Parts: sequence; C-alpha cells; structure tokens
Amino acid sequence: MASGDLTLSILGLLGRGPMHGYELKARIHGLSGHLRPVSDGALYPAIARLEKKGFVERHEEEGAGAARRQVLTLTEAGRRELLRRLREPADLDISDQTRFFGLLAFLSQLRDREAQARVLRRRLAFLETPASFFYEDGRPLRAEEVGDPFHRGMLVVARAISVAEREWLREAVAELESAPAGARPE
Amino acid sequence: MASGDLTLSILGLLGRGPMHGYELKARIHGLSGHLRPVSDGALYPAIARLEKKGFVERHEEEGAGAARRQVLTLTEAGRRELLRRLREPADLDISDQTRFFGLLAFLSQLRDREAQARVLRRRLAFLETPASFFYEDGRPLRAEEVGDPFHRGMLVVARAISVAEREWLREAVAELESAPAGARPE
DNA sequence: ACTAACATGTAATCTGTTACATGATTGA
DNA sequence: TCAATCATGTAACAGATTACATGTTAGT
Repeated sequence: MASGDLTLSILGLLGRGPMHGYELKARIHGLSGHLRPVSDGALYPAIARLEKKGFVERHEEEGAGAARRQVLTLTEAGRRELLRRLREPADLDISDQTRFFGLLAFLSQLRDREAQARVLRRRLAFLETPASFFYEDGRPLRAEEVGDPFHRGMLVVARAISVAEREWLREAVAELESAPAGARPE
Repeated sequence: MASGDLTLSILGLLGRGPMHGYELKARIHGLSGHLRPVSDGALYPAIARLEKKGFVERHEEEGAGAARRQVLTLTEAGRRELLRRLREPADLDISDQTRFFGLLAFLSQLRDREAQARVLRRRLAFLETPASFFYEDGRPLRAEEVGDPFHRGMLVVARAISVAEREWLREAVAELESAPAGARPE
C-alpha cells in the first residue's frame, strides 16, 4: 500500500461506523483482496497520528469480553477531513491505479453526486491524455514499434486496462449526471 | 513509485549501458508514462547507496561540455544483483501491478528464456488464485452482490485487467517455451 | 543580461517495514 | 495445557517527499 493510503482507509472505514484497531486491520486487508498484510507498526502509529490531529477519538471498551479493546470513532473534524480528501483528491490519487481504487472504495460516502461525478471525470480525463508506457525521444511508442516482447506486453495490458476503465467511467458518470436515483449509501 | 522500485529501475537502466544521474532521472520518468516525477532527493541517495554496496561505479566525465557530470556504470556485482532480482522477484513484485510492470521493463536482460517464463508463470499463478477486491465475512463478493456502484466499478475493472493480462501472459509463456527464436536483447 | 535546461546534492520530515514485546481469551 | 486468535503497542531502520542550496551551459 502506497504512502498516505492507510490514512484514507482508516478515515473511510471509520466513516461507516466506529470500530477498534484490530477490526480496522482486517477490513483494510479485505479491501485490497488480501494482497498486503497491514503491519501493526504502520496501523497503530497511523491511528495515533489521526488521534493527535483530532480526527479520531478513542474509548476503552467496557463490558464486552475481550481485553483492552479501544473503540475508535470519527470526530466531526475527522469526517470533514474524509470528505475533503474524497472531494479534492491529490493528483497522485487520480493518476495511480491503486490509489484511485483506494478512493473509489469510499467515494459513496461523499453524498453529493455532482462531486462524485467530478472525481470520476478527473480520472477519465487523465486516462484520455495520450500517455503511454514508453517514451523515447520525447514521444510515446506505439505497440508495433516496440521490439522487446515484455515491453509489448506492458503496452497491450495497459491499453486493455485503459479501455475497460474508461468504459466503466463513462457509464458511471452518465448515470450520476442523469437520475437522482441509484446512488446508495452503503 | 513504490519503495524498492527505484533501485531496480536504476540497476535495470544501467544494465543497458552507462549513463549519468540526470539521464537516469529522465528515463525513469519516461518508463512510468510521465506519471511520477522522480525527485532528486530520492534519486541521488539511491545512487549513493548502490555505490556504497559496490553495485555502481562513478566517474567524473572529462572533456564533454557539461559540468560535473558523473557517469555511472554497473559493476559485475551490480549486474549479478540485477539478474538476481529479475530471476527471483519478491512476492510483492509479483502481486503488485506497478511493481510487476517495473520488472517486465527489464526482464529481457535476463537472457535465460526458461527463467523468464518462470517469472511470467508466477504472475499468472497469482492472477489465477481467486482473489477479489471485496472480502466480506471471509469470502469474496461477486459483482451482483455489490450494492455500492463504485465498488461494482472496481470489480468490473479489476476483472477486465485480470482477463487481459492473463491472456497476454499465456501467449508470452507459450512463445517462450516453444521456439528458441524471438527473445531479443534490447 | 536573462531564462531554461542541465546537473548534483543535503536536510527535515513523514510513512512504511520488520522485528520485538506483551498479555487476554477461546477452543481442542 | 497448549496453540491460535484477538488485541495493542514500541524501536530500529529504510526509503520517499518537499524544500533548500549551488553552479554551468546554451539560446534568445
């Protein structure tokens, strides 16, 4: 998980409801298709940082069986921060596949459909700029010009990704722009 | 660019021939489709680390016009390190799209076709394990079960990526296994 | 003379990894 | 009782970002 992602994941998951650190860890793990074990050494310091900034509150859980469970709750400031990050993502969140997916996972929490569409349009615009994987002498190579078979594979796959994602984005934007139906909270 | 990628990129580019830092920077930038400006604060320390490990040698360029240019050359140990990284990639290099592409960019330098095929087969095996984007209650959700439209988009796109990449990988593996033709150095 | 591109570096700060450390609860 | 899972943390270290700092060369 690239830098900064963890913070958004924590805010986004807590945006759905309070939970404790260990559950957060399991959910983040599930979010990524079990690819990346979230290390404790990243998670707990990240929570502590968010607490220090006043985005998260922590309460020792009483009653329930387990020991030392600390229930984490998003504060009002925390929710504002989450919405801000969803509404105005950094360029890197738009251009990087993994990070963009990290955004998508929580975008429904941004209730404003026009704001959601704006985010998708930014991604679409990025995918539509003619950027390719190999620049040589200043301009992108076309697949036929690529001798290296592995480079050719990169181009072929990158193309397919771009086509599939653009198709979905166009449908989703149209859907958001048309009806006041369909956008569900989770 | 995720951690560790920079080092592989430097080794891989220098594996093609000596160049100085500034050119390295431009080439790395081009490799990624101009997405991520490589910061000086990452590049020069990375070069220094590689030099300290004996993988790279540095020679002040004489004669040529520009000032202070330092030509970087891969040492024998450096080339062994590059080949080792290409031949035995870490799990993360296989499971992460971006990192796997970072490998592919230099895989042709690993001359052994069987070793190349082994790397592609590892990626193929990874893509064929039934991992999805959303695990809930321990098992992956299918697209129809996903209510959130953005989550559905993630699934649809992830599926398309997987299909396209697997198709290319199968072709490429077959090609590598069959003929002793075609695998070109760059 | 000025600006853009070439060229190389350092420092403060942030975030992540791995390894270490601790302890409770649950089920076999 | 023993292992697995739940649960939370710290410390050493690695690598990245941004901002700062410096100087050359080539073109207008």
